[in-house]
Amino acid sequence: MASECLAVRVRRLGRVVTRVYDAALAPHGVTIAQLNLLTAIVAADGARPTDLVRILDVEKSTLSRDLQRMEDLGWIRFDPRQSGRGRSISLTPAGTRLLLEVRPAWEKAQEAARSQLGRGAFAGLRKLLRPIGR
Amino acid sequence: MASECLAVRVRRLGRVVTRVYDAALAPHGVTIAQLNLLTAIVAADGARPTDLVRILDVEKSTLSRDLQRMEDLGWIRFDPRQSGRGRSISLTPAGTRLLLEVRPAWEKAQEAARSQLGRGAFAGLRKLLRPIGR
DNA sequence: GCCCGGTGGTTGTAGATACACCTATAGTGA
DNA sequence: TCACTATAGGTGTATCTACAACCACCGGGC
Repeated sequence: MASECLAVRVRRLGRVVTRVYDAALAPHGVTIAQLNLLTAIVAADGARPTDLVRILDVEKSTLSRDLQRMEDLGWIRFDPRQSGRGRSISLTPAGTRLLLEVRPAWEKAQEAARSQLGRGAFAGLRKLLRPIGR
Repeated sequence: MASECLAVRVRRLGRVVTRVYDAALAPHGVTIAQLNLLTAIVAADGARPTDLVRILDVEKSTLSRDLQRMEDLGWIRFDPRQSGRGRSISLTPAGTRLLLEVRPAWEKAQEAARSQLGRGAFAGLRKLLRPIGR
């Protein structure tokens, strides 16, 4: 069972990859999960939490607490919307600064992952995973 | 950044896949992480926690608490070793029973994952991930 | 016999994740 | 206008995960 199970492999890969990125980002006091969230907020300009739930395929309760933490850290801000429900999320100046500042560390992590997994596997994974996730 | 980052894709895939398996296994009161651990214990007969750390690429503190929970649930047991340090882990009768009992649910999850990701991606992932993880 | 270093394992703390359930409210239809 | 519903979001609780720091103890060297 262990050798056939997709979840076993995916989850193990997740642990390994997460460790690589978190280690590289640690000096900046940010995790790869948080960095992911920050970039998603920038990419989906003016998005509400509910939009991020869809985009990132994450549970709303998870997102709620992750955003809470990042607001406490001063990286993001909630803005009321002109029309419609909910609140838009945007980066504070500190959040924007952080994003620029960690870029080299992220590149180092990307390179570390590439060399640890092997270039072929890295490229294959990226290609395979592009359209995945519902 | 978001579109190039391997970690973003791997982690997202992990969330999706974990949800599929956990949903299928939930009626049996077991998670895919626990099932993974149980099968690893069976596969690596007489293994100690420290061996599982290596095999599963998981932090020893994580493993310590996961094993604790499973002992509390009555699925595993710690046995003293004849020689050398540490304790061997083995399944209790209840643990063995559980493993047999959840097999159909696991197969259903495997099939659900296959259909949700697409057959090509599923097979590609399994092949790519076989040797990965150090 | 005794110290001491490495190994096996736990605890403190914290983040990421999810499910079930709850609250508030924007829209909607009568 | 007003009641109702569906949506946005938060809380309670639990698991999985990791890092740092700690404890216990076996073996070796002296």
